[in-house]
Amino acid sequence: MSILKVAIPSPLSRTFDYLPPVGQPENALLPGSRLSVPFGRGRKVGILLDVESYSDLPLARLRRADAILDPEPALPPDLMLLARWASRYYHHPIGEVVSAFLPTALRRLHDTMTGVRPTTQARHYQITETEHVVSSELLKRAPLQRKLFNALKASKAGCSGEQLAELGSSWRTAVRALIDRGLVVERVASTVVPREINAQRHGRDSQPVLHDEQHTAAEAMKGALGSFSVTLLEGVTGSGKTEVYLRMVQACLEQAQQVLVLVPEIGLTPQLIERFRKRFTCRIELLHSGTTDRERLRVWQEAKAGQTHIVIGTRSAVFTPFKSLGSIIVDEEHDLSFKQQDGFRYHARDLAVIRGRERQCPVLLGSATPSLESLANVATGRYRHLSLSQRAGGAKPPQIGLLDVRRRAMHEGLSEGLLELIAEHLQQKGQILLFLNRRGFAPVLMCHDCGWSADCPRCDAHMTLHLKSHRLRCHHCGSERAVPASCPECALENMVLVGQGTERIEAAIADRFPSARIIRIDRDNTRRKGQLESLLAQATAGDADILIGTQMLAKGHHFPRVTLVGILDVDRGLFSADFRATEHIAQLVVQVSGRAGREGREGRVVIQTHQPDNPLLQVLVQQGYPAFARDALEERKEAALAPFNHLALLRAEAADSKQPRHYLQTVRAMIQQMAIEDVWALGPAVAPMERMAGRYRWQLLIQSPQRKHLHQLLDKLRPALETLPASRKVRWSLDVDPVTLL
DNA sequence: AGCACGCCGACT
DNA sequence: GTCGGCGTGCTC
Repeated sequence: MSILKVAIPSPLSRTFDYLPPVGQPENALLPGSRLSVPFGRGRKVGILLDVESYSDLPLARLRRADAILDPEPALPPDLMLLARWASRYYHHPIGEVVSAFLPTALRRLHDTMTGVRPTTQARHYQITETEHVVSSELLKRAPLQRKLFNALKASKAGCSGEQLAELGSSWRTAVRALIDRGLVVERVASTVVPREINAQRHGRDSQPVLHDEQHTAAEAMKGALGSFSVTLLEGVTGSGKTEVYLRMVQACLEQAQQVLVLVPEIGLTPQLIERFRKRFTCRIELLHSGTTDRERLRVWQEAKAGQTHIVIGTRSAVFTPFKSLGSIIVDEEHDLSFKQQDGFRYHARDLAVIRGRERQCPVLLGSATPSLESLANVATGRYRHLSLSQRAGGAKPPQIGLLDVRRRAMHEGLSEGLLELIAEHLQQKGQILLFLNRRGFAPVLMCHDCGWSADCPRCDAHMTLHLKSHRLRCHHCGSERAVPASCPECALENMVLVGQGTERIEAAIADRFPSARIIRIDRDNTRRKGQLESLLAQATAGDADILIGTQMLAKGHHFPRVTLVGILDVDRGLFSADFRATEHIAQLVVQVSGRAGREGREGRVVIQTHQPDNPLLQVLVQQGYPAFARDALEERKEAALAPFNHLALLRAEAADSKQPRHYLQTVRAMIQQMAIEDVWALGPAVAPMERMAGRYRWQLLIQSPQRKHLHQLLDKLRPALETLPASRKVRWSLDVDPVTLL
């Protein structure tokens, strides 16, 4: 007797048992296959985990799966292993994990994609073997469904959409109804034709001569092919990390193996993609937030069939199936966007490492400012370390300095000293980049008479004034409202604007330097597709003297003419409650600094601060990132923080202000009762912004110096939370290795 | 999570 | 007299 263990997308950690579909040969039941299964009153797509011979339930209670949906398993064995690992490690329900592994098009029972051209994605319909005996009585009141059903029953191999279309123009609706009843399954006809990896791989681009360090690194990575290893490539901005990637990729392609490249945000690294496209003529596919479901499915299928050789993608691209994966590159490995911040909270960099181990292929982590986690792994010998310390082409590193702004006159957040430097560099025809991590015009609108301020009705936050739209907007929940003409409290018309945003800096700079050409780049003016690209093109082409932007501007772009970089609000990061804040500030400072002084010109970086004596800032500025990281790691060790302590964060939120705290106190008591050695629960603590989007938020930090012990606890805690009645009253989530405690 | 069933308040 | 609130239970 075969019992199918099936993962169903639902927040339940358990799996569900089914009887095999009728008429399936035993050997067709392969783990990783998608199944259509009855679930509750509906039907769902499940993934077959295992076939076993027992069930905890009486056989009479088991239902029968409708059909296997694909000719071969959607998730190959290596991804099934990765899914199981991730489910255990992140303590997240296996059903939701495998669902995250599938492209959205394959999570649905019938494809609702509109305008699918039959030439590329022909659909095929077949009766489910279970239901051959269905009486036509059942379909008495649906003549078209009956007609289609009988036609499908008559043909053993099923029918194509075109064939069904001849039976009635509204066949799509009818067939969808049949699918929902579990009488019919839809398959995407396999269009994949195996093709050898293209031998022609040299593009138009000539290969530059490598400097010594690059040569050493490239040779090391070529030698690493064929077995598992993790290498951290620490290279200062402009030192030519990409060229090392390209050499490894080439060697990998020469062995007829595929390559996965993970990047933080594809829109932000067009230059990396351009380098790949110029160098290789083989198939390169991109996966990012803008990729349509249909496109995603195509890339997924082609990578799985070995037709695509290089996949460059954001976070979720780590789940792409490959026929013969030969190496994985994670660019800007320290970037926070690799961590999923809701639902299944995985870290793509860490999953890439696990995947490399399973596939026995090398994983290359690249960054100018490696995460402290990766540096700690280097220190323990788990990761290999390669460094590129010189800038390619002999460009000089920028000169970085702190500008003490205490007791200095400030003009809209710009110190006189910085303004003078700007004037100087403008005169010398240099390009200037000003960096401020806050968009909008001013973050606070306040009444000068009574002190009333424009606050978000749903969050504990001020609303930011946006001049262009002339609206107040909350950056946390997105609420908007009109700007009041007079104070809602005292009715006087004496409103003042407090604080700076990119819009306001832009206005102030335009006022001070009327002839300068200014480009502002932030989320507000790059929302539409292509806007960012066109602004960046203008900036690189030199159609601008001053660039003003948020951290969007810090990543991966090359502005050859920039000679001065001003960092305006570093202080805000120094006061953050998050222990990782200084690490992030340092990474940002180094990255922004990397924009200055490439191509032979010496650059200057100026950091405005009220805390010129801050020891970490001092070390960063005087000795650079590696020294900063060494000190920061030492501090973390002494304070018993990550990566020396392993963390999990239990968050809870509810519309009722008291619930989350009470709930977490209950959980804390449960944890103490479980009495696992070396595991501590800290809190519950109120979230730094208690109320967000109308919900009150609290959190409980669980930590242990031993990863194993933390997992022992979570293994017990997760099922307990799922059955705890109080869990229903709050929205809770468990975050293993949280990347921010905010 | 969805989605049922089930028992108490304001309305056609 | 009903429509509908969300409390509790279940999904193989």
